[in-house]
Amino acid sequence: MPERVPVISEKLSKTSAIFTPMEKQTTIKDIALALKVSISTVSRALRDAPDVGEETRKAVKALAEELDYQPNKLALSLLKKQTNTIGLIIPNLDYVLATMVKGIDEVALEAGYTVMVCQSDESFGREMVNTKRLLESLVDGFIISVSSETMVFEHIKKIQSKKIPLVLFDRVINNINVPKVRLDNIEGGRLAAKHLIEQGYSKIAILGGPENLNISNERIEGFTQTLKSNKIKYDKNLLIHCDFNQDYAYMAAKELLSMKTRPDAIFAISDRLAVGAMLAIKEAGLSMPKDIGLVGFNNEPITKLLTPSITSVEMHAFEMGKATAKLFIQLLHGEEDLMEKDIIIKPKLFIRESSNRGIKINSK
Amino acid sequence: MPERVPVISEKLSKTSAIFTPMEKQTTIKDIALALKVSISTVSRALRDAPDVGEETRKAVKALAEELDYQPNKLALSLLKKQTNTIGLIIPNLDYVLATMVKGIDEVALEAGYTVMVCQSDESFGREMVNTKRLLESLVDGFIISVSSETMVFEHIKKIQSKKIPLVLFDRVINNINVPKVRLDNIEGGRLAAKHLIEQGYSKIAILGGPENLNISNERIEGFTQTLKSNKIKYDKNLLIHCDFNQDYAYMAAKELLSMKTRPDAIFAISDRLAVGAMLAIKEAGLSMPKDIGLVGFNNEPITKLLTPSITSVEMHAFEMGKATAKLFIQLLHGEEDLMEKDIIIKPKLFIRESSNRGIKINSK
DNA sequence: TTGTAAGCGTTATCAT
DNA sequence: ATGATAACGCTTACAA
Repeated sequence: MPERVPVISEKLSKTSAIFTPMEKQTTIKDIALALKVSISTVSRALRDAPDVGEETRKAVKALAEELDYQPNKLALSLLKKQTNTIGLIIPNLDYVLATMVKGIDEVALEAGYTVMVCQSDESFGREMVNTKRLLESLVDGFIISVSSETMVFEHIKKIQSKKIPLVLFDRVINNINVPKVRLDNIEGGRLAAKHLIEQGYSKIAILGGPENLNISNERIEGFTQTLKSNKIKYDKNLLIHCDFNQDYAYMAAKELLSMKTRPDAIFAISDRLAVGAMLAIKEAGLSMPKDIGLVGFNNEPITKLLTPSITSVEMHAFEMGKATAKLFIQLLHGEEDLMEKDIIIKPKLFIRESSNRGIKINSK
Repeated sequence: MPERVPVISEKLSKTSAIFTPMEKQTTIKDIALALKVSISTVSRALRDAPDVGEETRKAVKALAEELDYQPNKLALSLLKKQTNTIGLIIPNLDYVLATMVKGIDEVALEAGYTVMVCQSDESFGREMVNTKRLLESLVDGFIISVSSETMVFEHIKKIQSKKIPLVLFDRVINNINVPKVRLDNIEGGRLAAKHLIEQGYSKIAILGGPENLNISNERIEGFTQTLKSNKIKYDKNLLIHCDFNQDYAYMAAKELLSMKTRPDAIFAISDRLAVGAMLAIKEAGLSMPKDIGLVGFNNEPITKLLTPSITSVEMHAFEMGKATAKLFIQLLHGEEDLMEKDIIIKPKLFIRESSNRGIKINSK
């Protein structure tokens, strides 16, 4: 009885059914024996090899059908050194990543691959462990989005040194010779900044993610670049890094709002952070978009539903997942050299109530 | 270049790295050869068998370390007829299921199992295909939550007939001799009804899920039971079944609200449906909880954030996932007979603005 | 203490 | 057209 589950009631009674590891399946040998032919003949018949007698083939297939024969993939994998399995390592299963996984899954399945999803839970340690396990499981390749803690890449290098196909996506590692699929995060930051500037905001704070996370830093970079090119002063004190956690964002925003001259807008590099900020804004009695503007990132469904609705940058998660899996499959087929392939998906801004003052000031 | 991806730019250049299936790994044979001992000796040394010479053991281990030897799991699995892999089939990766997967993953990993997650996407066909593939992959067992389309259970029976461990969770199948973990959905329905009655609502509509989905029907059953025992008339016209889709729920709610005598409350059997209903309610210019009450199910984070916040029934998804995986592991270890085990988790009502009139009428 | 050999389920290479 | 045999990487009696 699991302890932490609130209230659990159980019904129990008796029957008999203890499991032995993998009940004996029908094998090609069984068929051979029954039909008094050799194992290799059965193998050939089953695979429709050209050099099998017509009758033999029929007999074999009939019996195989009858005995519900299924080829043992393990044996095949051992022989072929190929498991038709993809190791997928992701930091969590939040909306965005779940959507990406959906895309990856769809393409992979179609191509005949099964995906083993492992969550690193934003922990570098678990990412290492997952890599190790999947490596041992002899997956045919890896698709990885690194955790926010990941700063050293021995596990990635290990995969590479073993010449195992690898694609990084979303949270990629720069300066490393691996095919990647990612968002143009800098552009995403730019879009957000441009919009806020056009709406007349000028003292803009940023809620960033963990300090060493490149997707966060790129969004911030694009954002501040645009501030500069529009001659808007960027105050470093208005940048707060926090974990991807609504509560942290709430506290960070609270801090921002309590400054002597508070910011008149907040750019959060994820919607989850934006939601935290929104709670703080409401609590402070400020109204959006009048007193303060708010822009998030990811365009999660919730942004449309909140009051006010939140302006956000769409990252096309599902398509990104599909593109990633497609690239991976290409890589596996190895027709061309894709090691430096770098697929960059363009973000799109969805303007909503939280920042839309209905005006338009020029911007670059 | 994936077509549907909005805008994609690519950089490409040349290096050399075509993949051959699984680069040759170090095997015990290599070690044996190098050390001029037999394969079995190496095997023994590596596994710390008692009957190996101390020096031999050291030498073997040293070389294994040096060559970065890793035992081939495929070979082991073939031999042991056990893959240490769990096949997990779920209808989707929405918030609730993603949370459950997290719980399952955590427990499974700890127990040394890797999870293969397959999404049926609410399609019976895909559920069958997934089952077939996982069966072929020789997973050690299955954890399944059936799709909303699933009405015939041949695939389940096939798993059972092969004596492969199986646990059903959340969306289980009744009247089938399989260990299960599920919510007390009837109680969930009761809690919702009781609350609405206490708040003075009396003409209550229900937004149900797909018609043959038991979790939906149980919630409805608990709900209507409670209406009856409180002498509140239950009008069958006020029950609408719809797919788990916000838009359908929106339209269904719109229909309900346009009736000659409209309902004064809506019970939605999922939060997603509740959100759809909320949009329709707002559009109709009605205010919650005064004009109309609304209760959802799942207690997703969004229910707290919306305006008004939505009353919802918590189902302890994470704990449910953990309980499921624990039961599965127990089943695998097979110490007791668990075939009729039925773990039932108790739901909890979280009362929020959408239905809280701050009054309390007696109810049973 | 160490080696030999069979076996897990399959395919592929030779013969026949 | 079919059969024998080796091989994939490993464990495990059984011999030595």
